[in-house]
Amino acid sequence: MPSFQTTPGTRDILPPDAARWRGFVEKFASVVSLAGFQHIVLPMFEDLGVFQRLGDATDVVTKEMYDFVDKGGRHVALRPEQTAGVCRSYAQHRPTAPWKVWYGGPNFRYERAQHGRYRQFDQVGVEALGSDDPLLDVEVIALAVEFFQGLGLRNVVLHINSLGDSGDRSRYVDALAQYFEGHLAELSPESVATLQRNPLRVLDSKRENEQSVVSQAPSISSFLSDEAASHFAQVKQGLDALGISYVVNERLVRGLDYYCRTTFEFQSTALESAQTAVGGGGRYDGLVEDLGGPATPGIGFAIGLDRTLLACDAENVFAHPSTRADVFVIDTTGGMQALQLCQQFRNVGLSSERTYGARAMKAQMKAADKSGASFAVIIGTDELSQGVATVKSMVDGHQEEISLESVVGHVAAQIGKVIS
RNA sequence: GUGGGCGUAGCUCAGUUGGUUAGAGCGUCGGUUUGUGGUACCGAAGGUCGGGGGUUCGAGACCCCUCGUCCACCCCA
Repeated sequence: MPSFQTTPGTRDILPPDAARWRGFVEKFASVVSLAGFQHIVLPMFEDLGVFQRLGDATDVVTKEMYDFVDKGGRHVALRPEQTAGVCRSYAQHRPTAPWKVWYGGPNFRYERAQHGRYRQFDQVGVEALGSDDPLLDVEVIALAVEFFQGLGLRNVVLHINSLGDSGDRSRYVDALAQYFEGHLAELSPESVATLQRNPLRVLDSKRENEQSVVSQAPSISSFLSDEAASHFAQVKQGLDALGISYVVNERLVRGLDYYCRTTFEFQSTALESAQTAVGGGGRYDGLVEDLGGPATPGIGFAIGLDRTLLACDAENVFAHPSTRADVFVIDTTGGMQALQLCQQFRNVGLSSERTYGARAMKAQMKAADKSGASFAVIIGTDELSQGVATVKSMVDGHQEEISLESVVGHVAAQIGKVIS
């Protein structure tokens, strides 16, 4: 007898959590819509090559890709994130710039699951293509800040950095490699291996015993070109002008190779676990061109649903939405009355529930109580023979008989009073 | 991928140095006479003790393998 459960790193989002997820995405949509970002829906899998542009030195590409060959012999992969897909879409359809879009949905990375880290994980995010204005960077960052605040989060810290242009970046990587080569003895074997692949990533190490060698590494700031430095300065001025607080973190190197100039990350200080980054993003001025499109600057961010909701739990904000029913119909005459009355209540916009099967009056009352309904409408044999229904307030217990024809209107009026 | 912790009812967990028909709380369902909820009381259903092999007269407890899960590294959201 086979029994199944979800595959590692995946899980069911059950009620009432799923409703909270939906509320999360709706809130995000409303925040970014005010800034002119429009919804885009992308394929969940694409040609593997699209994602390889994320950088062949990144773990996301080298070991976490969910890739496979389809029946037509195409080598495709489940998307590990959505920025590459947006850029591919831009290159394919050539919309007029600036193109400002938002998205939500699942991404896939093959890695060991952990608190706040899953193989299938949801993100919401925005991308703005077609402008390298530093004030666009500011606006994009401000949207994320706005959203976190809107959820009620207070303990989210914004870290920003600039990785400069590609020339700055490669000169910095060389200097970094040279520095670490001179301190190999102080590095862990893992970091030595990382150094071979991507010297920037060594800065990410969380190992206690190499923190000092990492903290004394050269900083990116002294390698920035005049243009990149000026861009970064304007971003900071813009953030200051909006009153957005931030920490300049010169060790902030993000995991995807396409980033240049502005990069940022949001860290929750309310989370105890190792996964404290609730969102992050940056500028990727070369990505659209890499994907075969015209040279197009771009910037965006993604926010992780799971982690952000964990942060909400930790801060006790953004509670689950209410699932209270308006009316509960109790029918001890067989259920046909409940069937019809529930329908009538729903037709006037009231949520109505009932029990199924021939349950005792008491059992139905208990169910009514559990549903949180403000009113119970009771039809027993007495009511049925007189053509009335008993309307009972579940709040104060008061009840009265109302004719069957006017019971829906009566209850609707009563609930209207309660709401106003 | 590496290392460690943990897998007993739907959920949270007890199960003494291996020893009769595996327990509790919560939840679910039913009842406490005549048709009425939150409390209380009574009762019921529900478990191949993750799976497989082994040791033993006897294994939920011990050993091995395996799967799952959690945590850390790694990486990132």
